[in-house]
Amino acid sequence: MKQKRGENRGIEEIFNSFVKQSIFKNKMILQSSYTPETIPHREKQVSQVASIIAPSLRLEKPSNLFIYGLTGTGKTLVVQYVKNQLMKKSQELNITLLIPYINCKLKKVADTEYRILAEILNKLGEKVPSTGLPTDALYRRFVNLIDSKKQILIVIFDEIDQAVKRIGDEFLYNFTRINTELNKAQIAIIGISNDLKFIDTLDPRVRSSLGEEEILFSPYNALQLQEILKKRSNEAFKTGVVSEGVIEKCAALAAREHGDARRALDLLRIAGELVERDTKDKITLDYVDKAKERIETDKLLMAVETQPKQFQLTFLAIIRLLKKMKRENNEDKIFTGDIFNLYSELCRKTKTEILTQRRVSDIIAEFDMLGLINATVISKGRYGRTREIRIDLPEQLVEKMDSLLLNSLGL
DNA sequence: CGAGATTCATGTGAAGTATACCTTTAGGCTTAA
DNA sequence: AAGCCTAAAGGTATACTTCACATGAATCTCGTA
Repeated sequence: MKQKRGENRGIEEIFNSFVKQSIFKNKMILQSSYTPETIPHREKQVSQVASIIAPSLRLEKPSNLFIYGLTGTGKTLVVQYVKNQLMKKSQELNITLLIPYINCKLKKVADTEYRILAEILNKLGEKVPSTGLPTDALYRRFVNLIDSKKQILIVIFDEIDQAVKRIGDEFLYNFTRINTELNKAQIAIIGISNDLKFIDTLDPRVRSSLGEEEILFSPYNALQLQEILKKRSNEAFKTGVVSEGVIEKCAALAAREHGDARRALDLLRIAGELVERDTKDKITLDYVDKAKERIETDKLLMAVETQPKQFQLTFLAIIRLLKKMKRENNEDKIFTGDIFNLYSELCRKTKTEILTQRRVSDIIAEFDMLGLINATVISKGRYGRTREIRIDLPEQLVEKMDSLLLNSLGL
């Protein structure tokens, strides 16, 4: 009874602290999805993008646009911003303009041509089944939908390199070709890529049509990041919350990571959240450090947590085996065969069906793509050929992943 | 001793299978006239 | 008779399996110096 009351009071306290003394004025502003009214240090790019897609306001097909630059350099932000402005203008002028935004990073949304197309159709308000239709039937539906009247469609593919890496550039080619089947409507494509070399890997046909216009976003430097952060933090936090040097530190940390503004904003926001949780009222420098750690950990934990069961089992097998190798042979690399054995054992324990080694091999390759592990195909000469796998993550994090997996797999 | 053959463990591609889900179609039932 | 529902038929995407062949350097073999 006593215990219970104590707990209640604790909860009460937590709630109160959140209600009473939030250090945030408007947390939204620090979210990376937030589009501010002005985008500092990107004025040039904004006007470039705007002038490229402006012809759509005269119902002319704008050039296809390819935008590239490292993460957090404002590519998505600029495009979204221009998109919003354009939509506003088009409403004024009473022009139908459709600008679906597709994020190719999300695996469930866009790892096949079919899903990408389905996603676009969904964005346009057309209901499509998640499976069961031939892909070209979707194309037909798409064409019918679009071509019903004179209008311009600008499809934005964010992180387009991810999609192409998975399924090849065929679909882009198909997409650029749709225009020839359209009578009234026209389609333009905006591709956004984090990978600077991406365009070189494309099929020449696709490259020339996608890259009618190209814009490069170069990284922010620390000073620019500071300005961005200052501006947003003024609106996001109550006055006096952010201590001296915090912004500078966030900016510096992010600048080190190739000037990633998103990273900088996340740092500031998470730092704020951590402060709030501790019921303090000032963001100090050490909270920035905590935030940094937190972000890195969370991202990877989330990646592991959202994997399907078989993937998790495979990953657990990898972790376990690496730990064992470290203990027993002081090695930090393992091979596919051993992983598969341990994986099979884990499957038996959890009464899960065992996938073939062929499949597990593919799963391992996917983990490599995700950056959770480091896998290289090597030949061990007389002793065959295999993937050499290691993990380059802090031990503490691996430990956390381990317990997370144990939990979710019910072991 | 060195060039070429051998070998191993698994990478990798192609084709096939199971499952889940979709559309179409036709028959049967209900309903309203 | 028209409208609606349901089940069967026919079809697809996706995740996975099966089969078969490809790889590539350590190791072996064997002819030659």
